[in-house]
Amino acid sequence: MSNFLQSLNPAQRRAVEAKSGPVLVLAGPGSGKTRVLTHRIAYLIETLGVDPFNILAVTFTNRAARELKERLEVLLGAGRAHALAVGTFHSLCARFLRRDIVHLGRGRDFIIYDSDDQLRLIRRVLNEFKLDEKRHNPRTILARISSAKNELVSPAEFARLNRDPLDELVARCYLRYQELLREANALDFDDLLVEMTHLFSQHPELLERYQDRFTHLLVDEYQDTNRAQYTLIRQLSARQRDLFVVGDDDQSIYLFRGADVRNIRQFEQDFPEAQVILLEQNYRSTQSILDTAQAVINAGAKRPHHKRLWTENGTGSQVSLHEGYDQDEEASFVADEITRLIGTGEFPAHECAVMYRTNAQSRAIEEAFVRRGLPYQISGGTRFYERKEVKDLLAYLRLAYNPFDSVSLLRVLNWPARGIGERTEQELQRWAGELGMPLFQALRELEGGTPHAPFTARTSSALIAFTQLLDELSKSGHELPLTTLLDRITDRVAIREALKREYDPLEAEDRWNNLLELRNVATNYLNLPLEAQLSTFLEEVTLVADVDKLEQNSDKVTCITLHQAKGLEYGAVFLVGLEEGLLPHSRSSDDRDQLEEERRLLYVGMTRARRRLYLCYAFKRTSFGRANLSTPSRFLADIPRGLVKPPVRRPTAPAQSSMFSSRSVLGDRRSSPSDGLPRSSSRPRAAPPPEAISFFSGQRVRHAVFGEGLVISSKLVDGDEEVTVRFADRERRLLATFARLERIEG
DNA sequence: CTACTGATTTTTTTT
DNA sequence: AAATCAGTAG
Repeated sequence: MSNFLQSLNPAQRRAVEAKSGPVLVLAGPGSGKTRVLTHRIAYLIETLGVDPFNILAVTFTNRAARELKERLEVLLGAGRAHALAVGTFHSLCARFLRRDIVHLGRGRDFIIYDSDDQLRLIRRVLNEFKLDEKRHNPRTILARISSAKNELVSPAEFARLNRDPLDELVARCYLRYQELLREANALDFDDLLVEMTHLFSQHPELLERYQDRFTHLLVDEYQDTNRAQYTLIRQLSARQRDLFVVGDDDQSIYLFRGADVRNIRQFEQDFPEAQVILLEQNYRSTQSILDTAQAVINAGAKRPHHKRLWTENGTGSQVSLHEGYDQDEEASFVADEITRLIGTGEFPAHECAVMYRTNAQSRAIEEAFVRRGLPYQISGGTRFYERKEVKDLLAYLRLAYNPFDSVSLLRVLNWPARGIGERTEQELQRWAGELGMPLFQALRELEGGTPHAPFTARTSSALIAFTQLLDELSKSGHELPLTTLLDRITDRVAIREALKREYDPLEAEDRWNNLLELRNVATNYLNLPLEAQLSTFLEEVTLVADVDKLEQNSDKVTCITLHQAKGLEYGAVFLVGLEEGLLPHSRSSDDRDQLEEERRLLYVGMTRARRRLYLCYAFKRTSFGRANLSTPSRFLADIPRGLVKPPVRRPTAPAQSSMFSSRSVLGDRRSSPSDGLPRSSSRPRAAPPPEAISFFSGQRVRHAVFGEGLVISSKLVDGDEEVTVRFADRERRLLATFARLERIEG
């Protein structure tokens, strides 16, 4: 038996050496799940003699894929696992489709649309249908379409299943949206999965080929798979059934993206012969951290697989709770404390992380770090590849690859300005729609001198010049090295000059530097064969996530959203903004399942910490330029008193002494069940000061005219309380003194 | 067609 | 507080 198994504990070892067949590893946080996964692969190769070429491993991020490969190299020796297929569902599907999508009657040179492209396309659809964006939020429609796709519901099925007026509209948009995607030879994120399942179901012989090749299938973060991914797993493992999945239903935090916890909870029903292995020993955190995290997760809804985590790491320091006066003071505390931790040598900067619910929260943190000269790295926010100038240049690049990409075409039709205004743009779209042609093809008609084009001579010549530019680019697209192509575009389109024209010198320089950075990234692709450079570059640019780019040992503090933090670990973790409305987020507080997910999100955050955990909230928070008083997160109330070091009272914050009086760390403020919605009666803010809010998110209220509604948020505006309430039709903002809202109990 | 200005809106979370 | 939008003047 190979010696690399020596280091595993019995449960891990049982998982790694499990006999071929469906295996479900339920792994608590820090239980060595990644280790089990890598060792399992190593075991397959080394001990069972499986050819790496026959193994498919699906990870949740590209970063995890990279790390998996690196660990395998360490275990097996460099190059041994080279033929292994590792990646996210999306990148693997992109790779497979690049080769086999022709079986679906589509070209290999498809473009992948990101969320920004998707939004532009759906706007075009709404525009085509003469629908007002104000009345029909494009994002909402897109979200409906996306979840339909994640459940593998086609436009036709969607129309059949959903008959109410709103859904009828969505159905129409969905159908047209798909038509336009196809016309542009583009796939959106969801399509990568959907088309792959189509490929398999429509071409059994092809599926067989994949089944023959991938005799061993491993899936990480199984709790976050959606219907489409589940279907792919079922399809691929249908014959061999050597399926090895690893996950933790307590860490399921991607419901909003279509993740379906049932996939993990029903694994044993799906595969009756499945072996289930629980990993409950935690190697990451101290007992204090583990107890605190478990107090939060166990206060939630019952789960079928209840794990009891334990550790031999010792008690460690108590978890700290900190109340800041506002977000700036909260950030200052974090920055000071991290400075102290680095100063005492307890942790280097890269062992410290700040985690928050929304990207917007990073700003205050960032400012505090900048003021102190603390080095940091932020993942998320405005991403590099989403910056306007970067996307503009990428649009040209995409057009060089595939000129039918209409979203990119419209994006640069008049950038830099070339005298093609909005009017012309509309007319071009209308005309192309009438001809039933992609925009580029319509432009070619025009270039060819069709007599029926609806443009004046002047507009025509501007359009024809643009068409010639595209022709030129798409010709060079397939025959030039990537950087040469980029330079050619930049010169030909005079991008630098355009930037100088549009922005003041400093900003123009900034944006130009971003483009140089993009060119710099492109140089990494020059060693690929010429025909693969452009496609690989475009694909990776769209599929690479921010979290993939975090540096590991950079000696910088990491600032990251709770979602992205999944799978990572740090010596010291600061969770900030643990307040009602933020965690749980106000958009999640009216739905039981979503509320549970918020709880798990906190659990995920807490269990990232190895030795020190800080839970922070602010007394007052400014959002949208307005200050509101905040309430500590209801989840904090689930932590028994004694587990956590109570906050040091801040002189600036008004006394709320009643809050820390009994069983929970926040005192016994609530009588409602811990996983239920807070009830108005259970929030005795004993003697509300004249300036205090009396409505809280989650409350049900009645209004004389609008009827029943749900409080989304409440804040003080010029001494009056402004309550945002979601009524049956829409959200409304009401002034409490004026609207006379009536609270409804239960 | 572009460029300016005041008004309005924006924040979940992500491959 | 910042970004985007709508309307208008040039």
